[in-house]
Amino acid sequence: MPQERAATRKAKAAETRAALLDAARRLFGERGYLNTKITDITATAGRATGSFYEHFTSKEELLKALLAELEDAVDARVAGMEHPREHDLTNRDQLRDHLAAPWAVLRDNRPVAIAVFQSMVADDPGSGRAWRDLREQTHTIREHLEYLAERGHRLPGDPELVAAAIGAMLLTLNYALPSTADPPDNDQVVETLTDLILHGLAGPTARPQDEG
Amino acid sequence: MPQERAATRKAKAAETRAALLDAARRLFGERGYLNTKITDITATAGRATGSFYEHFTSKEELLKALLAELEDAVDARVAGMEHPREHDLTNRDQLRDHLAAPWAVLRDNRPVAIAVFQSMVADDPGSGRAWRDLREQTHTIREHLEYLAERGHRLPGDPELVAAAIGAMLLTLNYALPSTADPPDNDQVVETLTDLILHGLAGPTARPQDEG
DNA sequence: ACTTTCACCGAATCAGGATTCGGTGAATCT
DNA sequence: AGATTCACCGAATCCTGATTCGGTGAAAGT
Repeated sequence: MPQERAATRKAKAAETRAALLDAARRLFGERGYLNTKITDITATAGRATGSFYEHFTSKEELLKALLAELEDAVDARVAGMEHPREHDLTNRDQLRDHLAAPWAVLRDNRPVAIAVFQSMVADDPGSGRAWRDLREQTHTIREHLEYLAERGHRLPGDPELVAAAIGAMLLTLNYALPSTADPPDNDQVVETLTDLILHGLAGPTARPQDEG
Repeated sequence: MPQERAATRKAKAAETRAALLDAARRLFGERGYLNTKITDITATAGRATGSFYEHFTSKEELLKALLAELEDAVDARVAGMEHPREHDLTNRDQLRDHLAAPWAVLRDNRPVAIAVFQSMVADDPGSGRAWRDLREQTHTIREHLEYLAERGHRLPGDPELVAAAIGAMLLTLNYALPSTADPPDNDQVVETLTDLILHGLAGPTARPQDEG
């Protein structure tokens, strides 16, 4: 009778698959995608090398499986806050919410984010397809900025450039911040970034600088 | 008599070495460090594979040679603008100068910057020795920020975090911007970054946001 | 109970690229 | 001129990891 409690056969397989995914997540987060060998994953999961290919056709497919999780996370987080027309990034609370969402996704799925980042960087700089993805990631930001510009708000520069700069900052910062040693509090980081992006170094009360 | 015009033997060797460096610079800039094989370099330079090792002991050493150039460039550019005590990053002109220098170095030496960036990213995320370098790169920024904080200026957050964010932005932006297709004007970029970093999205005249 | 299936095993195999090696000939030295 | 050096050549080697393969035994099917 298949499925009394969960067919032992399938159950064990699923367990193994999960163990492999867990191991991959852990190792990707610690050493990155590039520095993680298949044998590291299987060893950490407590399986033999060959078992890996019982569950994934390649290392890349494993990455895709993790990536799917990430996309779900993004969808869940970002769903419903899509319409630029209804938001104002110069409003601190709204800006913070818009930063908090992607930042949380990046942090919660750090291993995948790292893996993706590494494969992006490993590709051709600039015009690789990978960077098209970044532009898509920053697409929402850019739409917001363009909307602001349309409304007459004076941006620091070309919306695409500004969006790219902000996106690059988030992405790389996530990578550069240690996961193990004193990982700074996420809320703290979001608050800092909010203020930095909103008002810059000068701070909210600043006015144009003049002599003396 | 060695050295009538430049011993032909040495001259040719130097020429080959230069050709290899040129090729490497070019290819690193186009495809990145990781995607450039030794054979690509030698082929581009019009030499045989083995010749490479007549001039460099390894691919990594070649990178170091290029890196040395980069460091010289940094020294040349940044020399003399070292003393945080005498500068004020909330002054737009000073901030712009401080951004312009490293940005110019990154752009002028894009291939090396890219190679370095790639090897940084290829290493362990977060706590790799490579990121210590980034922190050193952003060291000056951080000193400035700390000085500002000492003087009572209210920064958006922890100086190290802010410096890391800014450094990450510069580094990745350089990587993400295409070198070939419509490379945006450097001055333009610097102006934009200056305004973005100084005043953020809100712009110079902004005041704390309140309801509609 | 008997057969079939399939997750698992771990030792080979493969592939991509860096590095090495054994010439070769022109420049340099005597 | 004759001996020696050394940049250059390109095929062969080595290394590192991903991927494949031929068992093996317990679960699932009959």
